[in-house]
Amino acid sequence: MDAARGGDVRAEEHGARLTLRRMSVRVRMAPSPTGFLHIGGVRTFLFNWLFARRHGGECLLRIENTDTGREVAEAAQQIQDSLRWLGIEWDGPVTFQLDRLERCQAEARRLVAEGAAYEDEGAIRFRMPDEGSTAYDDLVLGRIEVDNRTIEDLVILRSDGRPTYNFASPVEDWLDGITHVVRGADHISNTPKQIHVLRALGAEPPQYAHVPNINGADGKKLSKRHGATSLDDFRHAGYLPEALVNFLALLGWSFDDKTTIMSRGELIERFSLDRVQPSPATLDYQKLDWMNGVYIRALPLDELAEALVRYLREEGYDWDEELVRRAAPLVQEKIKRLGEFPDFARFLFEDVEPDTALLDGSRPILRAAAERLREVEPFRAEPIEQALRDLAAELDLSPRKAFQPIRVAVTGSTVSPGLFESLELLGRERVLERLSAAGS
RNA sequence: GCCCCCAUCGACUAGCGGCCUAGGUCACGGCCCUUUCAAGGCCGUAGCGCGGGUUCGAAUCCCGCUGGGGGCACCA
Repeated sequence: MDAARGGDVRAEEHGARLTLRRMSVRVRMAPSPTGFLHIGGVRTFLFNWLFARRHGGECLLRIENTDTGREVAEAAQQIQDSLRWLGIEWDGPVTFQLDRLERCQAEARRLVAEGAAYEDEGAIRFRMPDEGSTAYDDLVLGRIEVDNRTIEDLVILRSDGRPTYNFASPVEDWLDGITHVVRGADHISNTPKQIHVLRALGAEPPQYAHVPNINGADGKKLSKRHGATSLDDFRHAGYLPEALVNFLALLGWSFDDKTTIMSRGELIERFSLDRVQPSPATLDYQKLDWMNGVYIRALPLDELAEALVRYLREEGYDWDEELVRRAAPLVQEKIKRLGEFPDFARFLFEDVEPDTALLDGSRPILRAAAERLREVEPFRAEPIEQALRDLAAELDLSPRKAFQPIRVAVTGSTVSPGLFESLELLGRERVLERLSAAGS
């Protein structure tokens, strides 16, 4: 009965669409050109990308602009840089909503001619059915049904001739042959509108999948005050793309009850929309840190070294890159983010000013250590360790007691990489300088 | 106000009627290891929002409530 009503997408029609399912998958990522990719949006893009790759389909990148500002080009560039950094590649050229301006206008005129839309004070408004209901089967949420009386006639073309989002977006989905629209849950209420537009256009609506939003720790929408929220924030903090991808994939999706660490390839192989959680998730920075640490520790040393060099270069450090590379093994098990490197290893690159209060009463050990270290040959971690352990034993000091003052004197901190490796890297000359400075 | 969506440990989640005295990961606590910090090993604390149904049996199905989120633009 109500299946016969104008705007309905009912079960039988859905069945007809099932036969089209074998078509290859084509999805799109559709950021606004604000320049900064929000981490929630990035997660949605990731799902699109994983879904497309999983099914051997295509993933398009469409910038949803409606304005012609110059900043759009820059923002678009920045978005592409960010996605490349993450390792999410799109297929085909980047497109802009603006490119379809004339086509949208023509389609709007056509809808008016066909009676599906009408002029209203210079704008063009789409006529929504005023009885019956609209339903669709969301790939994540299941069946969603809305009473048509709650949907108002929609402006599709502004009086200045520009299409609105709810018109341009479905038109482009249609023109681009999009088979699956995977987007944020904030679009749920737009979907019935777009389905009506599409049907009036004579197009078969794609499948829809609404993925939950990401909230901050307080359960509210993620915003600046929650810390890092743009992809660039995470990049600056020193997260590895692989770790971020793994972590983000697990926000709202899971493979099974046990698997946590998954490579890009494994994610692609295993991803499916029907295992996407319908409920919103909260970003847990601590777990992200942990996971990033896992990836840092798993990195071959030369790759970690290069990652550090690249990161420090990007962040504007002018530290000796060869020394940075040599420091990589000392920090691999100590840092969770590349951004922790500077504080942790600063003593290798800059002078230190130890807190004298921490060195109270340790003059003798510092002097004795300097004496021994003057002789150690070669000045390498192992002989250094042997010499200092011998010294501690002779002074009847526990290693803990004996080494901590040396650490403070040489690294300027009570927390540092392994002491002996640090001394080696610093070099005899600077070690002796710092020991005598602190011991006098 | 109206419409829609959501609801398992603090967080991410497994669970799709009996395998659950609810499993895993992070975090947290304890112990071990130990030159600091980490890393690692072992152990542990902690959860099905509430109320009704359905059923021999409910975290799982249905209804209501409560709570949270999103939307109701000539924004996207």
